[in-house]
Amino acid sequence: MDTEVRPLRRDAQRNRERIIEAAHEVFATRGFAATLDDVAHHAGVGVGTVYRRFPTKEALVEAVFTDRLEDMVSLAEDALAAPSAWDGLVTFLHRAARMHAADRGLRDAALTMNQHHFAQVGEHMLPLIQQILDRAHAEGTLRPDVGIHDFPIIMAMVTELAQNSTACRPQLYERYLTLIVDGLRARPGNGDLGPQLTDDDVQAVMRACVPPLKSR
Amino acid sequence: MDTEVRPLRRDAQRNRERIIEAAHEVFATRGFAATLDDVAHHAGVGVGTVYRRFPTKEALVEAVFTDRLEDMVSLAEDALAAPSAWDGLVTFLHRAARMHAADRGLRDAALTMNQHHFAQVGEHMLPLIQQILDRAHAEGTLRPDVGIHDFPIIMAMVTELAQNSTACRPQLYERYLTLIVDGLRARPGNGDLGPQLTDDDVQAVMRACVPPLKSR
DNA sequence: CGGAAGTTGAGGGATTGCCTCCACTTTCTT
DNA sequence: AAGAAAGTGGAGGCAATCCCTCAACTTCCG
Repeated sequence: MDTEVRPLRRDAQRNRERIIEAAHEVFATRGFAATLDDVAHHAGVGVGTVYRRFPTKEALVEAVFTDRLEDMVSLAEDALAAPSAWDGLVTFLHRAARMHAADRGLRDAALTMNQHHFAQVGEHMLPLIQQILDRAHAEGTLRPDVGIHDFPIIMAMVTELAQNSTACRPQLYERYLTLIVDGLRARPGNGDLGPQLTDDDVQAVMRACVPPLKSR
Repeated sequence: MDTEVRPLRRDAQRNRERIIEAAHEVFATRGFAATLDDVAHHAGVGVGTVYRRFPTKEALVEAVFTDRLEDMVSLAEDALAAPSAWDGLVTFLHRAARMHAADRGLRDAALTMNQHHFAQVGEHMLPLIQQILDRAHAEGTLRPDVGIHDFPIIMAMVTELAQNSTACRPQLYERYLTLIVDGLRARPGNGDLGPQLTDDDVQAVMRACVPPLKSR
C-alpha cells in the first residue's frame, strides 16, 4: 500500500514556494501571531491556496523554520570549535540573539522547540549547548550555579526586548545581553541564584512567551 | 465659576469603591488588557455603571494606580536611606520587581509612567532613582557605564519574565534579577555596553512593552 | 412622595481571525 | 485539441472580542 504521492503541478509548486517565502517575511516581522490571510496576501495568492497547501498554520511554520533552526545548530557547533570556551559561549549568545532579533518567527520557533515537530531540532541542539556550558565550567569562566536551563530563559528575555525595540533601536538588546553576560562570569562575591530550575519550569515559561498558534 | 461638585449618592459612592477594588484585582492578573466589562462583572455591577463613573479606561486606571505608584516612591526613599548605596539599590530592585510581579497592572502603570496622568509620579520617582545611582556610582560599586535609562528597561525585562512564569514558578524572576544585578557591579573585565540610550529610546521601548489601552 | 441620580445588561457596531466553498483557470494526459 | 483533474481566488460565513450606549427600571434624598 504505497501512498501514491503524485508531484504537484508546476504552477502549484511555484505558488508553494512563493507562499513559504512570503510566510518567512511575514513571520519575521509579526511572529507566529501573523495570519495566514496575511501570508496569502504577501504571496500574491488567495487564502484558499494557502489553506490547500498548508492545512494548518503549524504545517506552514514547520515548512518555513526547520531549516532556519538548523542554522542555529551550526552556530552552536562553531561555539564548540572556538579556542576559548568563554568566547565561544559569548559569541554564540550574541549571534543567536541577533538572529532572533532579526526574525521574530525564528524566535517563536526556537521557543517552541520542545513542542511540535521542532522537538527533533531540540534534540540536536541541547546536547551541544550542554557541551558549551561544560567546557566553560571546566575553564572556570562561567559561574557554576548557572545551567543549561537558564539559557532559554535568558534568550527569551533578551529577544523579547529586542522585539520591543526594533522600531527605535534595533541593537538595543546587545547592551543588555552584554550586561547579563557579565553576570554570567564566575566571580567571587556573586549573588546567590537559589535553586536550579526544572525542565518543566522551562517548558512552561517558554510556552508562555509565545503566542498560542491556536488554529481550529 | 465654581464647578459645583455635588457629592455622590451613598449607593453610588459604595459602587465606586467596589469598582476600584474589583479593577485592582482584575488589572492585577490581566494587566491593562483587562476589559471594563470584566471589571464590572467582578464588582457585581452593570457595565453601564462602570462607564458612568469612569468614562474611559484611562480614568479608571488612574484612580486605581496613582496610590500604588506612590508606594514605589517610598520604596525608592528607603533605598536612599540605606547605609550602603549598593544594598539600597539592590533591595530596591528586588522589592520593586516583587511588587510588579504580584500586580501586573502596577507593572503596566509603571511602564506608562511618562505618559498620561502618571507623568507626575514619574517626576517624583526619577530624581530619586538618579540619586540612588549617583550614590552607588560614588561608592564605586555600580559600574559606571550604566545610567538611569537602563532601569526601566531592566525592570521591563525582569517583570515580563515574572508575568510569564507566575503560573509555574512565581519567584523565578528573582534568579534572573540576581544575575543581572551581578552584571551591574563595577568590575574589571566587564564587557563594553556601547552608547547610552536616550530618553526617547526608553519611552519607545516602554510603550512597546504595554498593551495599547486603546479606547474609543 | 416626587424628581433627580443612579443602575442595568442586552445589544449595536467595530474589529479581527479562521476557514470554506464554488465558479473559474491552468495544467496535464492522451 | 479536448476533456479531466488539479489548482485558484477571495467574498463571505462564523465566531470571538471589545467598546460603549441607551431606555426602561430602581434607589435615594430632601
